[in-house]
Amino acid sequence: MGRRPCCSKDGLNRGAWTALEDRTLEEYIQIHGQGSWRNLPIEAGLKRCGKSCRLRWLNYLRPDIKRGNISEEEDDLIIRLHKLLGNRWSLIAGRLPGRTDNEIKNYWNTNLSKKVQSHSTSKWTHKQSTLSKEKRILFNPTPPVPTTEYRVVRTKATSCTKVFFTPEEPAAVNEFVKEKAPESDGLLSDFIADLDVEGLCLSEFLHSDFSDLCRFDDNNTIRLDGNIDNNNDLSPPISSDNPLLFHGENIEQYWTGVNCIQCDPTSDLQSLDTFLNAKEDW
DNA sequence: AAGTGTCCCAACCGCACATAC
DNA sequence: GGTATGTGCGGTTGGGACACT
Repeated sequence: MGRRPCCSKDGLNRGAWTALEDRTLEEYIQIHGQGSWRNLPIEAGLKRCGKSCRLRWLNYLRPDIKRGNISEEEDDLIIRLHKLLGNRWSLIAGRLPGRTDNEIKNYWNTNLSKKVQSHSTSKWTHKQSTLSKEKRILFNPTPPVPTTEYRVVRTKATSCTKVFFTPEEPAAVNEFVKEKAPESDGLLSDFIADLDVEGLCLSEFLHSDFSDLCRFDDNNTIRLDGNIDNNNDLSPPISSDNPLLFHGENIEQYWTGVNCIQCDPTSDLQSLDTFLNAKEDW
């Protein structure tokens, strides 16, 4: 049985929104609030798909949308965050108040990707050479050169939060969570969010797909023993005979230590960390 | 001025996840 | 547990605006 389309396309307006449609949607949401997007166009009297209404509201009509050109600071931040998070536009947009994921995505595709591309090759070579083998394995940014057999990177944040922790949630990790993010009350999802905001080093984990690499063994130790297939001269590879082990303090070191955030003293990650820590409302 | 090419961005599309039943 | 539904996400597209010839 196939999935029912989100709405019937028959008789619906498509393309650019008119001022009247905007006003209708705006007034409806002001009165009834957002949500129930499927029913919204019917109840509001709009000949639009619910998804279309949602998109129009989130990307254009929302009152907290910031208009105008993207500043140099924002520009710089987008580049740095993209380096950390990849194409997770909603996450990046979350760091830029008033900017939407669509706007940032467009801005990246039209401006920044070209800008970054021209600098990527030389930086990549330099950075790889300054990292230890373990860090290169763990915090391996996407290489600019495509490989023939490339690991699938899950782009959705919701997927990634499920990748790292096993359902068992070993006690060592629970303790770590409670200690590092007491306000999260030990909830892993909150902790992920906190770490993502505060430290950014977890983003390096989010950049990789650990779903089939990582597991906890009987001693609450995280084992990385999958075959990491890449072309970055990482020999010998991690294997079941030669696993990379993290236990208790090791995890903390990798997540919060200087080596994680500032793997290269001259790295721009350092300045990003400083910049982010200076913002109280992240 | 007219034709053509390029850029930019709003909107669309399909997929994945969360939740309800 | 399986299915349907609602929502959110990233990738892609279409068309208007602008630049160039």
